[in-house]
Amino acid sequence: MSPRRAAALRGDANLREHLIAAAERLIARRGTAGLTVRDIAREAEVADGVLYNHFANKEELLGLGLAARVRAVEAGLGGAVPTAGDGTVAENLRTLVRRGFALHRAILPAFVGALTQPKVLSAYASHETDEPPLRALLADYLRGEQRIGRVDAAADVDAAVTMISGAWHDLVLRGLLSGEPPASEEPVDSQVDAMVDTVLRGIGPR
Amino acid sequence: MSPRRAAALRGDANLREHLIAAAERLIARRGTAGLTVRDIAREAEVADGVLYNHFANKEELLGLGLAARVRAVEAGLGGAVPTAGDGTVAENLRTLVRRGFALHRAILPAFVGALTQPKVLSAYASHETDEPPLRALLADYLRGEQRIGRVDAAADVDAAVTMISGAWHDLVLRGLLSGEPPASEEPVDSQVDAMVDTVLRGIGPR
Amino acid sequence: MSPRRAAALRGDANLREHLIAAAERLIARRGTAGLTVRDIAREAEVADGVLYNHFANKEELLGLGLAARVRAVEAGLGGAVPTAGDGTVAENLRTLVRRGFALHRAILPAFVGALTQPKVLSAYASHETDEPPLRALLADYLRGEQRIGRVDAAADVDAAVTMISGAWHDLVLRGLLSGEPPASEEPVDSQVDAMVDTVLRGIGPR
Amino acid sequence: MSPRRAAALRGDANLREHLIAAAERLIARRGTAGLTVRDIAREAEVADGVLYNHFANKEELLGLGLAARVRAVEAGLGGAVPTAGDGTVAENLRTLVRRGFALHRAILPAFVGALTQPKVLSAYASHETDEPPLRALLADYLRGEQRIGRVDAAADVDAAVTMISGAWHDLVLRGLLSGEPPASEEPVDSQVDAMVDTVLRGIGPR
DNA sequence: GATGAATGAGCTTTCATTCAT
DNA sequence: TATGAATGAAAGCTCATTCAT
Repeated sequence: MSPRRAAALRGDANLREHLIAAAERLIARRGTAGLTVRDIAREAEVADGVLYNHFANKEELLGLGLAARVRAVEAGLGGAVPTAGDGTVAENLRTLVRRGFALHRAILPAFVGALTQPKVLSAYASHETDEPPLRALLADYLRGEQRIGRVDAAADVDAAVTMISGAWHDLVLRGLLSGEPPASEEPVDSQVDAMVDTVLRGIGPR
Repeated sequence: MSPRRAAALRGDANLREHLIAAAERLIARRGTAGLTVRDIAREAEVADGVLYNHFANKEELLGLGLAARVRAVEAGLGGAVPTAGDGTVAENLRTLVRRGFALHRAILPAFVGALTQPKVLSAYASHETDEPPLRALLADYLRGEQRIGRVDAAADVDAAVTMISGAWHDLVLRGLLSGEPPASEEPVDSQVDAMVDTVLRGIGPR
Repeated sequence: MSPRRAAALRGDANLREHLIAAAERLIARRGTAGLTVRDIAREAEVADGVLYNHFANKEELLGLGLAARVRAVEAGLGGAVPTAGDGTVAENLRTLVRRGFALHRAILPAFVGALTQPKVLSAYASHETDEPPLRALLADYLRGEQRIGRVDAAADVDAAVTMISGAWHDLVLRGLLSGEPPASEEPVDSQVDAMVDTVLRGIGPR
Repeated sequence: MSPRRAAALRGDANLREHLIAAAERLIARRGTAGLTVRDIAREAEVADGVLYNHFANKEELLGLGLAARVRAVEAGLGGAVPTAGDGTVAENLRTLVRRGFALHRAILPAFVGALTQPKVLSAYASHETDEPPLRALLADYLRGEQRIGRVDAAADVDAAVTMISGAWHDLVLRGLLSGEPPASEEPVDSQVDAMVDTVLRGIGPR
C-alpha cells in the first residue's frame, strides 16, 4: 500500500509544491503578514497539520512561498532585458526602469510583512535563485554600455544602480505608508523619462 | 484633590507621556512589530491596564510612540540644513545625503513593523509634525539652487529627490533583508561622494 | 472649612441620594445588568471613586437604585387603589390588574438583571418600604370583599393572588424572552376582561 | 486517518456534545450567568480553546447548553400528559399544574441568567424543539375539555393558561428574589388544590 | 470628603503546533 | 503519510476597587 495522498492532490505532483503554491497565492493576495497556518491549509484544500510533514514550521513555508512569488512575478514580466549596444541607452534604461517599477509594485507589499519575521527571511534567503535579480541585470547592462562608451567610463555604476533601485522602493513604500490602494501607483511615462534623464545627464548646471 | 500618581512616575509629571516614551524606547529597540501591551506596561513599570486610560488601544499608543521616535531621531541629528547659495552644491548635497542615511537607518526599521498595521499608521499620521520631512527640505534646497543657477533649470527636481530618497530606503532595506545587525550599514564617504556626483553630473557620455 | 462638595451637587441635598438617583435612571434605561461603576459615576457627573465613600460596593448602590426605581414607578402609577365595597368587584379587579401590568412592565426588566446578583438583591431587600406592594394590596382588597360577601368566603385568596400576579410576570417575561421591544406588550382591554372573568367565574362547567 | 480525540473523551464519541453536556451541568448547578469559558472547559476536562472549534463563541455554547438543560428536565418529568375526557378535570389539572411547577422550578433559575444575554437567547431559540412546551399542552388539554363540555364553552382558555403559567413563574421568581435555596419551593398539595379550585370555580360569590 | 488615575486579576478569543487515528 | 481536532500559551482589553492627592 503506497502512502496516502492528500485529498486535494488528485494526481498532482507533490504536496510540498502544492503547499508552496498555496502560500504564494495568499501572499500575492494578502501579503506575508497576518496569514495563519489555517488560511494556508484551507487555500491548499488540505489538512491543517500537513505542513509540518514538509516544512519545519509556518515561517519556512512562508519564506518559500515568498520566493515562489518573486519568481512568478519576474517570469510574468516578460520582454527581453536590453543588451548593451542595442537601441539607445535612454530607451533601454526606460525599459529597465519601467520593469523595476512593475516588479517592485508587485513584490514589495509581499516583502514588507516578511521584514519583521526573521525566520521567513532566512527561509527566503536559503532558496536557490537561478535568475539574477533585476538589480544585477541593471548593473551588468550599465557596465556593458560603459565598455562600449555609451555610459561615462568614470561613472559609478553602483551609485546609479542604488539610486534607480531606490526610486523603485521609494514609490511603492510611499504608497504603502499612505494606505492607498496599491493599484494606482504606476508612474506615468513622464516620470520615467525624467528619472532616466536625471540619471543620464545629472542635474548640475550645464 | 489630585488623583493618585503612578508608582513609576516619581515626580515625572504625566503618565501619558511616560507611556509614549516607553513605547518609543521599545520601538527603538525592537521595532513596531511584535510588541505586546504587556511589554509596554513592563517597560513603563506600570500596570497592564493603564494604557487604556490614556489611549484608545494599543495601536494608538504605538503610532504615537513611533511619531515620538521619529521626532527624537530628527532632533538628535543636529546640524543645520544647508541653505541654497551657501558653500558648494556638492558639499551641501553630501550633507543632506548623509543626514538622510542617518535618519533612515534609525527610523526605517521602526517603520517597517508599522506598515502591516494600518491602525498604527493612521495614529502616526494623525499627529502634528511641525518639522517638514527631510524629503521636503531636500526638494526645497534644490529648487533654491535652481533659482540661483547652481542647478540646471531644466532638471526635474522631483525625480532627483525620488532617487536620493530612494537610495536612503534602498540601503537600509537591503540591510534589513539580509538580517544583518543594523549598525554597520553606514555608507562610507566614497559612496556618498559617488552618489552626489551621479546626481550632479549624470552617467551619460561626456 | 466644611468638607468638600461634589462638583455635580450644586446645592443639592447629599451625594448619597444623588448617586442613588443616577443609578435609578440608568436602571430604568438599561436594566440592572451590564452597568459599570463608571457608567454610574458619569451619569451622576461625579468622580469614579466617590461611591465607595457612601456604599460598600457597586452592588449595594444598584440594590438601592433598584428600590428607588420601584418606588418611583409605584408613585407614578397614580390613581387610587380600589376599596372593597366600592363600585363593582369586576371593575375594581380590572383596575388592579391593569395597574399590575403597568407596574411589572416597567419594573420586571430592571429586576431581571438583579436576579443573578445576590448582593444587589440583598441590598434591595434591606431597604425599608413604607408602601405595601401591589400584591398585598390586591390580597387585602379581596379579603375585604370576602368580608362583605362580594367574593366567595370559601375562596382561597392567596391562590387567586398568585395567579393574577403570575399573569403579570408571565406577560412581561414572554416579551423579554422573545427579545421584543418592551413597549408593545400592553394587554388589550379584552385580555384584562377575560382574566377578571376567569378569576371571578372560573372555567368549570356551569 | 481520524484525527486526535480529546483526552477527556474516553470513547464518548463527540466532543461537541461533551461540551454541551458540560455547559448543561454548570447551568443546572449555577445558572447561565457568571459562567466563564474556563469554567466550562474545566468542567469538560478539556483545553480552554476547544470550544472555539465547535461553537462560534461562548454564547452559542451556553444557548445550546440551556436548550439541553430544558430538554433534560422535560424528559425527566416523566408521566403522561392527561388527555381530555380521562379521569376528572380537577385531577388532570392538578397533574398539569404540578408538572408545570416542577418544570419551572428546575428551569427558570437557568433562564434568568440568559435573559440579559441576547446572544445566548438567540442561540437557544435557534435550536429545534420537537416537544411542544407545557403551556401549549395545557391549552390543548383545556380546549379538548371544552369540546366535550367539561370546561365552560364560554371560558377564555388563553386567560386561564396565562394565569396558570403565571403562577408557575410567580412562585419560582419569588423564591429567586428572596435568595432562598431553590429546593424548598415545592408547593404543597393544598396550594395546588386551591389553585385548581380557583381556576375551575372562580372566586366570585355563589 | 471628593477626585480620577492606577491597579491587576480576570475575561474571551486566537492560533502555531502536536498527535492519536 | 494525511487528517483535523485538541492543546494551551498568550494576546488585547475591561472594570471593580484602591488611594495619594
